[in-house]
Amino acid sequence: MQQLANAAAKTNEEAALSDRVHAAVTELIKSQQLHGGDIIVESRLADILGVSRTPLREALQKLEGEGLVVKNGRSFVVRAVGLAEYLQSLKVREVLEGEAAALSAGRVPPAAIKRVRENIDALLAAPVYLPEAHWQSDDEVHSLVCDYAGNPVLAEMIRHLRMVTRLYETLNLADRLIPDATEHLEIIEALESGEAKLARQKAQAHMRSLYKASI
Amino acid sequence: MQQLANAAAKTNEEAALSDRVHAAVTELIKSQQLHGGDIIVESRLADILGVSRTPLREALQKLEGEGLVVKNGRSFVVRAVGLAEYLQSLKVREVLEGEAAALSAGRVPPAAIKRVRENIDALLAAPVYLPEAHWQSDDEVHSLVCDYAGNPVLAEMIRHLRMVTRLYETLNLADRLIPDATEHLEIIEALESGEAKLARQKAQAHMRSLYKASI
DNA sequence: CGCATACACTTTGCATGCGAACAAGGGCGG
DNA sequence: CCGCCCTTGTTCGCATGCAAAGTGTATGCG
Repeated sequence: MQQLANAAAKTNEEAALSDRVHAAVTELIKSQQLHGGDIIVESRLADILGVSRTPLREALQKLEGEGLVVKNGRSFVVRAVGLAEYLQSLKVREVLEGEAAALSAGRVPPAAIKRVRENIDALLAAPVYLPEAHWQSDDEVHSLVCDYAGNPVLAEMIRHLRMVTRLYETLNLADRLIPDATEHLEIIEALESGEAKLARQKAQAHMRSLYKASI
Repeated sequence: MQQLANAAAKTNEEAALSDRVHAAVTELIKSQQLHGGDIIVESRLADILGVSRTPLREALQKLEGEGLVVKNGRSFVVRAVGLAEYLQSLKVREVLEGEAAALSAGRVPPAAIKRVRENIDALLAAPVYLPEAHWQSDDEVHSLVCDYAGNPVLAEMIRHLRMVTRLYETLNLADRLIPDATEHLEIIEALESGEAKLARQKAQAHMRSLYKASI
C-alpha cells in the first residue's frame, strides 16, 4: 500500500486539496494500483492519501460523474470495464476517430508530426519494453488526430472513450507494440498528406485492428 | 425562488439525500430555473433545498464530473453552452446518431414505433404548444434510435450530447415543432423499413436541419 | 447440533464548526 | 479630489463528530 502514498505525493502542487485528491485517485486508477471492481473504503483511502474523508468523498463524487467509479449499494467501487463494453467503445471510436482524422487531415503542423514520429521511432528502438512509453506515444498520436479537427466537443468525446478503453485491463499491451506503431505511422502519414478520405480509412483500420486483436 | 423548493420537493423518494439533491439540481438546470452562467451560492441553494451544504456539495461535484456545472475560481457556475459548442455538438451527433440509426434499422419493435408515432401525431394535433411535450417526443424518437442499436456505449454518448445541446438556451423551440415532427416521422419510417443506409441518411439530415436553423 | 437473536464493530451519510480566501466599503493620507 | 489600505462581512474548504445502516460473530435456545 505504500506505493499509493507515493502516487499521491506526486500530485503535491499548490491547489485545492479536493482537486489534488481527485487527480491522485484518477492516477491510481489509470495506473491500475486500484483495479476495476475494487471497493473503495473511504477512511482507509483517505488515510493513505493523508486527507480527511470530506475531500476524498468529493473527489469520488466527481469521479462518479466522470464514470471512473460507480456506487454499488452504499460504497464506491472502481469501474470495471468488461470485454463487451470495451468492444462497443472501440466501435464508437472507429466512427469518431475516423471523422476526426478526416477533419484533421492537412491541418496538423509539421513540427508536431515530426515530434510524434520521432517518439514512435524511439519506442521501436528502445532496448526494453516500457508500457508507460507505449501509452504516451499512443496518447500523442490520438491527440494529434483529435486536437486539430477543429471540434473540441469531438475531441472531448474521444478522450473520454480512450479513457474507458484504457480501463479494460485484460489487454496485453506488449503484443500491440509493433501493430500500434505501424498503424500509427500510417495514420500520421495520411494526416500529413492532407487526404481526408485516406486519413479516415487509416484511423478506422487502426480501430478495427484493435478490435480483432481483442476478440 | 419558491419554485426551486417545489422542484426539490418533486424528488422526495426514499433515497440518499445526496442523490436526491443531485436529481433536484439536474432538474433545476434542465428546466432552466438555473440558467447557464448562474453562479451557485452553496449555502443559499442548500437552504432552498432544505439540506446542509455537505450533500449539496457532493451533488455539485458529481454534476461537475458530468459537465453540467463547472468551477469558476472558487465557486460553481452552471455551465453555459454557446453557439459554437452547440454547433460542434450537432456535428458529432450527426455522425453518432447516423451510425445509431443505421444500426437500429429493422430492429425496433413495431409496438414502440407505433407508440412514438401516435405521440407525434398528438403533438401536432394539440391545440396549444407545450414545450414539455415537444421535449418528450424528441426524447422518445432519439431514444428509439439509440436504444436498439445494440451498443450501450454509443447510446450513452448520444444521451450526453443531447443533454449538452439542450443546455443551449437561445434556441426557439416552437419554430422547430413542424420540422422536428416531419423529420422524426421520416426517421421512424426508415427505421421501420429496415434500410440502414436510409435510416442513417434521415438521421443525419435531421441534424443538419437543426444545424442550419441555428446559424 | 442447528438456527435464531443480540451484540459489537465497521463503514457510510450528514451536519456543524472553524479557519482562510475573497469582495466590498469606508476611512485616512496624499 | 483621488487613491490606497484597512476593516468587515460573506463564502468556501476542510476536519471532525455523531447517528444510522450494514455485517459478522458469538451465544443461547430449541
